[in-house]
Amino acid sequence: MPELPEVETIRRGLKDLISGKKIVKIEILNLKSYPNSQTDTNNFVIGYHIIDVRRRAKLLMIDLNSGYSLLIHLKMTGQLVYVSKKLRFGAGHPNDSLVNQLPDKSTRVIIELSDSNLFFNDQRKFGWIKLLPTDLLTDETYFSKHGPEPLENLTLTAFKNNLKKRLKSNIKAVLLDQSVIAGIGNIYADESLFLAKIHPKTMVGDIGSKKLADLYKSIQQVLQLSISKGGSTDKNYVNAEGKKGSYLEFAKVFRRDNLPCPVCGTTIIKIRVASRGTHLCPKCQKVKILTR
DNA sequence: CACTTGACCTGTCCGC
DNA sequence: TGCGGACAGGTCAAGT
Repeated sequence: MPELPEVETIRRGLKDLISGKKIVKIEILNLKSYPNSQTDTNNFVIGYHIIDVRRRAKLLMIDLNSGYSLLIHLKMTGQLVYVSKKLRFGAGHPNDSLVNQLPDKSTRVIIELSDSNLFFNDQRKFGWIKLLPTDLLTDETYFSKHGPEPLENLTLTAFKNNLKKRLKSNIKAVLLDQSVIAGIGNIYADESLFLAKIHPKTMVGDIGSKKLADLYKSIQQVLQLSISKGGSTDKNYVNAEGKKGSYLEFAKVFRRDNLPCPVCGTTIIKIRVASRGTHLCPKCQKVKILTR
């Protein structure tokens, strides 16, 4: 899926594109993608205006002036693509990309606005759009099981304290755990661990205080760089305008197995950690040998 | 309790 | 060209 930088990129684009607009219709092409009643949709969505687009962790919130919000999780392959009703381009035109071909076979929900459509595409059907009261979407309620935002309210002390709860787990599994820190997924876990020179299988309890500080910094650096590049496109990710992100061109290890490490030239390997494909440089990221 | 595995889906790629 | 199996950016529930 889209991880934090991809969801944040979509949020920024969408906020500009759809704020103030009215939802005129919701077309549901796959029931599981939109698990809400027709009554609630009629009462709290249709005819209402979009007043904000927010993000928490990997979730997007489209707030309406009805007191309700559309809460969206893109999971692995979800996309939210804005297409104006007026602007369509002919074949061969530079903008004759994805946006011209929608809806397609992966389109699950169409949110129709007065002058445009928002296509919720999701090849694997894991993603969803839930209709919930806006005041339920707070850290005290809906997000109580999510950890802090790594780029906002996460101090180094809090970071260390959160990791202390998982001393016996390997660090990669812990970075992927949304209740520890919100928003990191497989790409940025691998990239952060490479930058901090920590082997993904290292037990949290074996990582020293200085290394933890390195990791804290690396996470923020990697996420910020990716946001500035518009996120990572592996296969499916596109931003609100249907365009791909370029971060993967800057990735140091992710999807670079069998290529040389940009720091030492050693061949990058791919292994399995926390049952996820995991990329690392075996020289830069040594496993700590435990002496007993 | 802490941690790992399987399930949810579709599509693609690789080996035979 | 076809078929089987592994794998894909996430997260739950169920299992050990």
